[in-house]
Amino acid sequence: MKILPDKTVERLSQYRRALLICRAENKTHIFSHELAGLIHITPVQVRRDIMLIGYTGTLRKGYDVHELISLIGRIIDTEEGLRVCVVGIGDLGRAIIRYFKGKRTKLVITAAFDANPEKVKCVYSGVPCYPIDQLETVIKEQGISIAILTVPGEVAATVGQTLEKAGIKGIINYTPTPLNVSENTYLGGYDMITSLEKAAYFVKSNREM
Amino acid sequence: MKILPDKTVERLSQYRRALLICRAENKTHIFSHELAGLIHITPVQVRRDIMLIGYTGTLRKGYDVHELISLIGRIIDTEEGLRVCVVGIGDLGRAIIRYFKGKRTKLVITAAFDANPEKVKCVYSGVPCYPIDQLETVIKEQGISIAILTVPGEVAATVGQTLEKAGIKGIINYTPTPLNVSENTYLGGYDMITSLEKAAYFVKSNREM
DNA sequence: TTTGTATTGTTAGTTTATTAACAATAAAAC
DNA sequence: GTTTTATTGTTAATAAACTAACAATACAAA
Repeated sequence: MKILPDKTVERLSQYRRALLICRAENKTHIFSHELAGLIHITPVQVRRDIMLIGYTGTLRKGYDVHELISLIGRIIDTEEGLRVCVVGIGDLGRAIIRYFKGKRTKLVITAAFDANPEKVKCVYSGVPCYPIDQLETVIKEQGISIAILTVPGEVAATVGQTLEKAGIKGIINYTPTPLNVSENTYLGGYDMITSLEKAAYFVKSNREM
Repeated sequence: MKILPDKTVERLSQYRRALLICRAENKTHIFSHELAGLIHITPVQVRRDIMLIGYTGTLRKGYDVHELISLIGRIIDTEEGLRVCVVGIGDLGRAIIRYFKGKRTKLVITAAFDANPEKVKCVYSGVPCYPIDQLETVIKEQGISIAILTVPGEVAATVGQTLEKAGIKGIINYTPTPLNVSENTYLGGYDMITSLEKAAYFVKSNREM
């Protein structure tokens, strides 16, 4: 299949979550406008996304919940699953590990890293923490392909480089430091300060009108 | 000034952060390609954004760092500042509070809320925690206009409604539950599960090529 | 059976965001 | 003093994302 648009992939993830809830409620079929309502977008967008993944529902009956869940799984997940690590065990790193605990079976956090020797001894929500200088070894040994970066901004750039050297294929950067990675490494991320300032700007602008 | 594009606002926040570092290093002027390099975008985009905010640099000398910082401030910040609260004191809520501690003077987290009576007694990084049923009172009393939502997904929708009723003007939703708010309330947010699944999809796609 | 209705799938249009192109010009080089 | 160069500001072109429009059709109602 051709590569899907960025935003469509995001929504597929959301569709699946909503569909899993539907399935738990023994709902077997769902209309585009129902699914749209669950995540507050338009029915057209749902239909268009579903068209892009090549699925087709039945007229006047909607989409088969089971089939759609399993198709999205085949698109997003890999057969054997992917391993993920968290680099930097501050409040945020811990929050993420706990949050994911048992949530997604095809994406498992199998290792954490920190520079602080105190933390290295610990196991966080079942995830063992290794010293950061073993990054490369552990990543290669365990075949980890995605890293979640929650280290302090000052060291983010260097750690990012190490991660690439270790063969990581995707980095999610939660530090305020912009990273640059090579062509074939996926780079995602989120900056909480920027997002708050953005909110402030639009709140301010709304107020002035 | 006309309302700025979404993405431009985001970048302005990033420009300012980069510029503050430049100022700390006693750099007085900066070229578009230098600023672009710092956050890994193109010089054209920098120039275009700066054009949109109506600033103009000097040819062959670049932009005045001080002036640009202060202009971005006048655009994003409000004179008197805005107050922010964090709703839900789990690992993530604590992480956010600590993270912002003293970072931005014009945006201050002044209150936290939680349902757990144990947490209500506490002060987190200088921010007092109130019981969640005092949401409306405290928000109005303190004139809080932005809320950061880190409660469990199951209660997100109800808390969101209460926030609007309390007069909140912007919500940043860190729960996986989609929120719907009225027209004139700003809604931002981020979903860590979706972003990880998205990373997985692109890592997978890259590998297949 | 025929007509009407609800819903999908898809194409065309619109908006938003990014990138390319280039005129204008101040400073530097000669 | 003239030419070259580096850099800005802006317009035009392209790409990505979203929205509207509507043909096709299965089912329900008459």
